[in-house]
Amino acid sequence: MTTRRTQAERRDGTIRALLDATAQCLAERGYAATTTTAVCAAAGVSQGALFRHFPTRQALLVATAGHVARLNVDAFRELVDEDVDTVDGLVRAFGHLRAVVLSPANQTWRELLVAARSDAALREELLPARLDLQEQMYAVALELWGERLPADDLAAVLSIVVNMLDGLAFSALDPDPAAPPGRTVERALALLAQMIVDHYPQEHA
Amino acid sequence: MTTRRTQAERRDGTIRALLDATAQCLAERGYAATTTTAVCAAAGVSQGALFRHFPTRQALLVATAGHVARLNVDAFRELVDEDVDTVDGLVRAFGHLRAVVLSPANQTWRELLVAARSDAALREELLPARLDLQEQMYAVALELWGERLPADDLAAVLSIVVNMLDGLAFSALDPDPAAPPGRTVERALALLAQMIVDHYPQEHA
DNA sequence: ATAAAAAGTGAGCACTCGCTATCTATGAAC
DNA sequence: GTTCATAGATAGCGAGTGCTCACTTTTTAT
Repeated sequence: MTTRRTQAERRDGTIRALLDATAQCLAERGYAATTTTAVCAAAGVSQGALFRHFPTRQALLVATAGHVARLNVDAFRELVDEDVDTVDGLVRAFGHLRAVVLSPANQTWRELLVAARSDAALREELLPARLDLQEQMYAVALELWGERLPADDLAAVLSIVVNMLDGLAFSALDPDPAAPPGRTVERALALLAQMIVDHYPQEHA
Repeated sequence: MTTRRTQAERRDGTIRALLDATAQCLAERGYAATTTTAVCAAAGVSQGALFRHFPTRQALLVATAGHVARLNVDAFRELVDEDVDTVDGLVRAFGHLRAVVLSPANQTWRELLVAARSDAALREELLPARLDLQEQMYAVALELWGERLPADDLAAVLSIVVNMLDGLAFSALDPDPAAPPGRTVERALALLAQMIVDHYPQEHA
């Protein structure tokens, strides 16, 4: 059968299984339908096991938030090596960014943010992870555009692009995250790229 | 006491009270906490009264969606008479737009959209209202920018601005909708206005 | 080998939800 | 005024929730 595992390994294994299952449930079924029963079923674990490691459902959700936030930061890092001097390069970068924003991990993250909007306790416990994520994303943006835009404009551009993609994720008519961009969205991203490149400060060598 | 009312008036009165109460509950407490009990309490009406007019909770929510969609369109219409030729005018227009997007009615609308993401039945019933709203917003945008931008760019700009503001509404750290914009957001909107005006096709008289 | 500790199980509790069945109040028709 | 259909109020049901607890299984220490 299965190999013999140390207690710590067993423990970490089920915890990870629970976190992954929670993230999956959040992305697929939404916050309200992410019941402890559903999570345990998805993780292949009993209810008792869940409540041994997480004192409450909310604790499980907060831990999951930290988990997926880390995944999201990692995904963002992969974007850095894209050429952003040309319009085409910027459009490609936006495409990747869009894929990241629509990924299941980010979908999970958004579900938690929405839930936090009407749950003060959850909101408070989620705050550190949110600030952390924001900071890390700015760092990535600095690597991407740092030499092209003044620091002030950098934060502004980041805000525009990320918030727009987030907004799209919410209001997309098609619930499938892997759906193609759609004509209007494609045009919007292209236009944004064009305008940003046009706005680059002129460098006279 | 209250004046004597006809049956139809009584009926319409409680229906309107229920719709308003539902919208308020959605905006303040979120989708899951918008229970029939809570709605009835807020409307000052009994459960029996609710289920006389709406066969199911979902029917009540769908009806509320139509209700607030109408309110939102009306709010958007008020924007039209703003000067969008100058950067300052555009920034003011964005400010108004932001106020509309963060209004309780729009918050209600967003809450329903999010819920629809993980509820196929609700999603389907909400679709007509969504398409309607989208269409009406494009019409308003046509009045605002119709003479300034080609039709293709118009839809793109609309998508950028609205989706960005929607994204902001979700990810704002402060749950208070009436909170001031915040430094980065203000810069982002200003930058966007600047870039759009720069992008206007040159008119040589 | 055996005792102790840690991890995992699943039936069950207290509670809330959407919804229904039953009853009362009220305006309309005559 | 009496009758009757409709609007609204009250009480309750069954399903499903987060969480607990007495218990079994697996790992570690002696």
